[in-house]
Amino acid sequence: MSTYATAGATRPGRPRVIPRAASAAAPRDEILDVAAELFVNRGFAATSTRDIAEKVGIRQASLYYHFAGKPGILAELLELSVRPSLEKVARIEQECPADVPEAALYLLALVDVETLATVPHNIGKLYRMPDVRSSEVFEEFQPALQELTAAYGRLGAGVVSGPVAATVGLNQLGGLLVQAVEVVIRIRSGGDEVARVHAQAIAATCLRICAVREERIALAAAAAEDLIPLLGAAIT
Amino acid sequence: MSTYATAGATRPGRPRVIPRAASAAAPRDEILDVAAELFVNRGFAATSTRDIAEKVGIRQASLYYHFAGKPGILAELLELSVRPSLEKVARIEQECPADVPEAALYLLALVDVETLATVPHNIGKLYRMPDVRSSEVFEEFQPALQELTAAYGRLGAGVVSGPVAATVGLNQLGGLLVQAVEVVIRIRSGGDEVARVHAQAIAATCLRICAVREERIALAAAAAEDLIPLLGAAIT
DNA sequence: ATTATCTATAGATCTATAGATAATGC
DNA sequence: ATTATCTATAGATCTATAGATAATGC
Repeated sequence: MSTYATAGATRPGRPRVIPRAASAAAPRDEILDVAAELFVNRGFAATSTRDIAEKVGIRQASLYYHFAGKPGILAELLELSVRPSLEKVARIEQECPADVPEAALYLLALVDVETLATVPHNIGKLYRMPDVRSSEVFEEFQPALQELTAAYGRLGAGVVSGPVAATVGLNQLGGLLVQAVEVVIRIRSGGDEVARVHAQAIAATCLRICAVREERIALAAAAAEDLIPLLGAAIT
Repeated sequence: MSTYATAGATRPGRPRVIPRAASAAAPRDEILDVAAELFVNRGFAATSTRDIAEKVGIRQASLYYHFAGKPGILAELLELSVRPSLEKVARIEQECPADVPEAALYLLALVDVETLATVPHNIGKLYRMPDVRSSEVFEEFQPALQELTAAYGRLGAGVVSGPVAATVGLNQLGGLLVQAVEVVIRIRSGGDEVARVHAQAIAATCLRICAVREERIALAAAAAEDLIPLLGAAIT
């Protein structure tokens, strides 16, 4: 039994000047969480490395042991907001039954809503912030975003019907679908919990954007539900 | 006939190191325009006074002759985005025919859409930027915003019908209506011109939010059209 | 005389590195 | 020995002021 009740779990490394809480996560994750909150609520450029360190309870210089400065932290946060969805794309395409191709798009939307809904501090908002968009980090993040957009475009193209196919290009379709899914960000901004029905409504919206008929949407929804366990992700 | 073809209109004051274009607006307005563009596209905190000065074609220090630094410029831009609407509120309330109170809200929405649609570089976006929202300047700007919200709430309360009146409070109603009008900002972001029909659709939306019936909306629209000339503002 | 700029610069951040230090782990 | 922190600080901005200067206007 330690004399110091609030001392953190004992770990290697010089102790902090302000001791860690016993409950604290790994230092890297503490930093990511605090940075996410500050970037989203005060802005990326408006947040200094000192602001982040102070809120974590470490010295400004100590950040650099874990990250390559503010850009490094931003890069990781952006990654966090797409990696879980991207990682599941391949399996979704593999496992989707050939007779209900609509299920793949429906499921991708479901998974992606889940990602954006559970990511800390609604960091999807970062995409819309001009200081983030004009950063070098965001440029390096483009390929990941484009990979996700391309997946939406591909799955969308597989189910899109006549009138829409004629009007919108494949790349443009991906953009529309990504956009549709990003309403989650607004729902979270409004302070609402993102519920199951939201996710389902958004996924159905994606199919409607592709002019899929309502009976097919119902089929896709049912098929997608069956596939969820295969992804090993608990969907809310 | 001057030797220097591109020399600006001849004015008092030491000439700029980079001469002004003959067509240039007043220095104050040049600065506001450039700052608006940079604040919206790169972010407020991410834009330095040097960035602004450079783009205007003057020295960084020269900004301070016209403005109290970045905060001063931001304050002026925010003002610009509400003052024209605010100035017209009183006259709208005066001139609105007593038998069609719906026309007042319709007209306010029309006027406010016009303001946000014509303001330079879509500066309505500033409202959503976290670095702006958490600035002192934005705090000082709250009263103006609240005055506008209150006007919406007042005019809305004058026409709202049973079911809605029971559910939403007066202040909340103002917020809903302001929010509805701010879709203009998104329309402009999407690259679309804000057309007459947009303004009319938004104004009608405001009445629908108050549960005004469709026949009354048509009446209000007609009455509002008649009042436009009294405001001395050319509405697009 | 007034106006609108300029140059120069002090002082306040802010970022990022070097090197020391205090833990644990073997 | 390794890990995670610390202290100290150099160098790069960035803001904002003081004072000089080059126009116009009377």
